Amino acid sequence: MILIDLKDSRPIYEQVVDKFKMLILKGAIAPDEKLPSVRNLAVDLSINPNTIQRAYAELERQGYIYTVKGKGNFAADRDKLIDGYKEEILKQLREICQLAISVGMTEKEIINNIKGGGAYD
Amino acid sequence: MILIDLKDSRPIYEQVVDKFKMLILKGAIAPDEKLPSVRNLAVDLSINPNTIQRAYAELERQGYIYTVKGKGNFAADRDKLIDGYKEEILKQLREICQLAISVGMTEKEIINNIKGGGAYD
Amino acid sequence: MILIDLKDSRPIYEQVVDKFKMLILKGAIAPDEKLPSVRNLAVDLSINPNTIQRAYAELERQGYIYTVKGKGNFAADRDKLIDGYKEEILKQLREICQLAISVGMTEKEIINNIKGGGAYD
Amino acid sequence: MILIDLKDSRPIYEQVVDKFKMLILKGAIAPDEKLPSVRNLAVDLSINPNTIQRAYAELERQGYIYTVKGKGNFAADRDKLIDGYKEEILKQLREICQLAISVGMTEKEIINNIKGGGAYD
DNA sequence: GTGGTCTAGACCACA
DNA sequence: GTGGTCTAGACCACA
Repeated sequence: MILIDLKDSRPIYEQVVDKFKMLILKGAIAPDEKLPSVRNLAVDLSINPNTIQRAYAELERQGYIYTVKGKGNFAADRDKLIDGYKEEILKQLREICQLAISVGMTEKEIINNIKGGGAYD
Repeated sequence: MILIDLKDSRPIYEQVVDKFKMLILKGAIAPDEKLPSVRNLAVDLSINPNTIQRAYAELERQGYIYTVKGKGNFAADRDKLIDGYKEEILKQLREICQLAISVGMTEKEIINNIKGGGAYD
Repeated sequence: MILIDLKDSRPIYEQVVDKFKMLILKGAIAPDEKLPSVRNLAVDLSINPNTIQRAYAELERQGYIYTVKGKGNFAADRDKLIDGYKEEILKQLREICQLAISVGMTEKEIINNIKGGGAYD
Repeated sequence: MILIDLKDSRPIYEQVVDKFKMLILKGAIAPDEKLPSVRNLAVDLSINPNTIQRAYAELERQGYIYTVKGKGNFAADRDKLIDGYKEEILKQLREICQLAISVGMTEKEIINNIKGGGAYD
């Protein structure tokens, strides 16, 4: 379900966070579905349980999961997450477009690149 | 010319690097124009000279400036930099569009957002 | 494992970089094998940790090692490194041969020297 | 006669030294021919006279030129220089070959590369 | 324990 | 004056 790349420069906990975000956003983990327990996942990935703990805490802080003490961690409501996520993506998109404009690219160039540039692989 | 945000989580040297990249790409620092000396900038920003030194070394490694020992640091040729930079921007643009698609946004939505979204401020 | 020559005009961090490059290329440090920690090596060589840190950062930038935060530094894949390295060696070889030709040495002289000159110690 | 590349990372005096070495070795400056005066060359290259002075001192130290006080600097005997230079080149050649061998290249590979690899452009 | 960043301050090479 | 290297020592993030 999840693979960690030790050669990735990002810290391990961050990789775990991002993987779960994607799984939840894409619906691979359904709303209210239980995530693996901290201990089990730690064993599966050969990772320190503290690291998983930290990743789950971060996911909860960002609203992607909720914790029920004594029961485990569960995926949050996908629809609400996606709304927030779309906003985030659009913000980043606008920032990059501003950069593109500032080095002299035209609106047309940018849009053509989006359309033809393998953006839908 | 440059402002450092101590509350920013990114390291100081990285902020300095990014600020100068922008100034050079936008032409605010002309090709072959001298950058502030390591010591002067360190005083101006109330930052340790070592940190500025590191930022300048990184800028040189990435080709944004060149160093003449005993003389100072100078902005590289803008046109060459921009070519490489455009490629980088387009790559990031494609990545973000893939993300957008993966959460169910349509090509039309994305393009409309670029057009109307204040991308041309 | 590593010896630093303080009389060498090259900076210490560069000597450390070159030594580790050789150890990794020759297989003396196996792929994914852990390098000494920054602090341990600093103590062993009686060198400031910052200097080791810089050497390791450079090795990572050049692809010879990868860093896992909180765990340590590990040797990269030897085979991939050697491919790039061979190219580098051949380039240097050609440069030197050009020099040799330019002061009047013949192809035969050069090759004889390679063969007999202790190149295979 | 001589061009300085400010974007070259080597110090200016070293570039001057190398340029004159080549000119003398190739015979472009004949034995006992006078080199430009420190002041003239400094003006021609828009360089600090101290830097030229240092380059000439280094050339004298290495035996490429000799100084006659009140008269100027003159190229040394080419034949003697070339002998020493050949030795130097051969030494470097052997070192590189050892490197090549140590990463698994064969004698044949090396020689083929010298022959065919554009070494005589 | 391990690496990453930063300050303070020194000394050297180069122009 | 200018950049480059290094030491000493601190504090933080990560595992």
